[in-house]
Amino acid sequence: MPKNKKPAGGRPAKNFEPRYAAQTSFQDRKRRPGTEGPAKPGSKSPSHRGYRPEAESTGDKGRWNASDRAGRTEARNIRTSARDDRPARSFEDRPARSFDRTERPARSFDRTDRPARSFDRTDRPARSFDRDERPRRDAGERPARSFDRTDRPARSFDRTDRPARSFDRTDRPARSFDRDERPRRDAGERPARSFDRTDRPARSFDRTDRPARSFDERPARSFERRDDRPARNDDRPARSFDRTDRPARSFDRTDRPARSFDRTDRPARSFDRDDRPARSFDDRPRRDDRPRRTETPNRSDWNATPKRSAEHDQRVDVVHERLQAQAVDAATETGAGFAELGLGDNLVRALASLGAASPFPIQAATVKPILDGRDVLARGRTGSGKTIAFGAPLVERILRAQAGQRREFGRSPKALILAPTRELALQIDGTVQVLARSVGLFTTQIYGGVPQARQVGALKKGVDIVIGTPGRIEDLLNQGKLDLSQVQVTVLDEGDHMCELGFLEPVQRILRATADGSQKLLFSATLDREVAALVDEFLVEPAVYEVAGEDQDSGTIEHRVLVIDHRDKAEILGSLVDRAGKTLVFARTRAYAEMLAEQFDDAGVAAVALHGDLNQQKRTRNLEKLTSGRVNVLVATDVAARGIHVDDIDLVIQADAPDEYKTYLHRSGRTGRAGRTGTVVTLITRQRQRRMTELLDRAEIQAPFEPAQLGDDLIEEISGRQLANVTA
DNA sequence: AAAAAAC
Repeated sequence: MPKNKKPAGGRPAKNFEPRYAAQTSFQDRKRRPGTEGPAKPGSKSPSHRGYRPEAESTGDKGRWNASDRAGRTEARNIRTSARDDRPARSFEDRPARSFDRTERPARSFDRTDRPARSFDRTDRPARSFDRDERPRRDAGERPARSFDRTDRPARSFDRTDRPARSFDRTDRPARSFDRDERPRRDAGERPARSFDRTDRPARSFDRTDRPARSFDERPARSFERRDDRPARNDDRPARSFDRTDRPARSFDRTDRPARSFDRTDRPARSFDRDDRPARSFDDRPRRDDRPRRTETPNRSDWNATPKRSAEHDQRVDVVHERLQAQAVDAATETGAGFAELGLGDNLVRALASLGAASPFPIQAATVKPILDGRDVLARGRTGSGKTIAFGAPLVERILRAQAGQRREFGRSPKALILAPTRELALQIDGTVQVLARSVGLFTTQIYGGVPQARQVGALKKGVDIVIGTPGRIEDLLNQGKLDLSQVQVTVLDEGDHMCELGFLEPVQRILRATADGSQKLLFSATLDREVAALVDEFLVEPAVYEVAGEDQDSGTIEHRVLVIDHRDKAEILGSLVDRAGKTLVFARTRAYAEMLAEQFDDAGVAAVALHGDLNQQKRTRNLEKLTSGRVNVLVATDVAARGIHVDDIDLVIQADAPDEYKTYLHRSGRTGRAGRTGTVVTLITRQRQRRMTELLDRAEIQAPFEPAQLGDDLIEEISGRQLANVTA
């Protein structure tokens, strides 16, 4: 039903816009310079069920959709070979065009086809497969699907009924549907997996010989770990070296199992607390023995944020597991300009063109050690300028390393920047590319969701800096199309996130493909001991930085918590987003994000969604809509929680409270960037107050809890609507 | 438990 409404309602306006938004600025910057050439005849609409015209277009669709169907595979092969030919002409033009073709026609069809759009949403979870089946069920089954969304159980029944889907199952290991069906095949594996999570470190060992271990040795593993390691160390020169040098770390390892249990199991922490103080003291004295760290007292080492009581200090250590950091005094460091820090003239000019005339504190802190070739861990609060803090010295360093050398055709990349989401990778490239170009270096983006051809083409021509997400990078690595052996500097942006469950192992494999002993940099607003998994293996004597007095709570963000009745939630949200400024709404699930966007849209507040169920084109486009101000409301999952920078977001609404304090910090950090002000509102029910209090406590955020009901002035005040009305 | 990340 809602779908019927949408087509008639707010949708139209939305759909028209994409035409003009055809390409995103980020993508354009990179490879499209000469290629704006729009659709050619024979365009297709890959992402919309109704239209799947010519055979040509079918090929492209296959690209975007499932690579699983036999027919598709054929088409893809044809297309692939075609692509292989293209590079000879121009890498840039071809892929871009085919991409455009795919997109644009689709849009125009969209408009004609309102229902189509909403179907997309409905179909998303099962995307690739749905498309294949669309012709058949489109007409009849749509409504059913919309119910499915709301009603997951219904879906699972569908699947059971459809033989085709059971094949799908095989194809989509990651699909949410799998869960329903896992019991059958995973019965044996499942329990094992959950153990895996608990014993994360064990996984890395599994890698070497997964099949055997993952099934048999789970419980024992955590104990074996320590026994295993020495053996492994023998295999890895770098590692064993590290360990010998770092007593503190080997202690960490011993502690690790406990740590990972903590994550899974909070209560366990209270037990650890008894241990931890001891640990941290063990660690710190040792670390202080190192030259760099003797300079700073223990306490400020750990945490530059002022913590008064020793008891509080201890708690902070435990809860945050913060890394030992060298506090950088902003006052003393900011005296120097970028040039004084060692960056070349061109680079300094490029920085100025980006609006970075003089270094922010975190930048002042990290440029020198990075230029010196040190491994660096850096924590700077959200919006503090971390991208430039690693981007500028990275470019300078690569430049110096290549001084006097020709840039050969087909050269392998010398630097790698990894990000957890495609949008963030794009954004980082937006900054780093400007810096790189200013000194004649080239960057390329390597991320999923788009055809490989253009990326591979760029690599063939030769690039200096690769920026991307782990999945596609590893993919191209395995295909032999990406050579990381010459990589001298690797950056993990959102480094702590890159150490989490789904990321750690791919990231480790990628890092192992970089040059032995090459420089590694980890940046995040919430860098904690979780990164030990990577630090232990890949970093040598890392310098650890954070900026004194620059903790998250010292920022320019006002935090508020509204305690509401669950039944009022939708309306309160609708009221909050009905405002003048840019608003970012976070939802816990893709489906809810989608639903809220539709709700707002239907209510007359133009809104778009951003989540992993959208194709990359729409993701990029929807984010760009907020950036450009074409819409003021973006409803996103945590895909947008980290790193994404949009100017002027002055209100962040958490429709669902986050589960983790880190998530809270990152989400709220989408506002109040670079010294601007912003408000973060979190909606919770009464039952959630306690959990929320604990979370805010961990985040070290002060936020009043305010009961709110429909129509309260409070809501008007937060949305700023009164002000907006006056202005209007 | 969800989300993200390859095809």
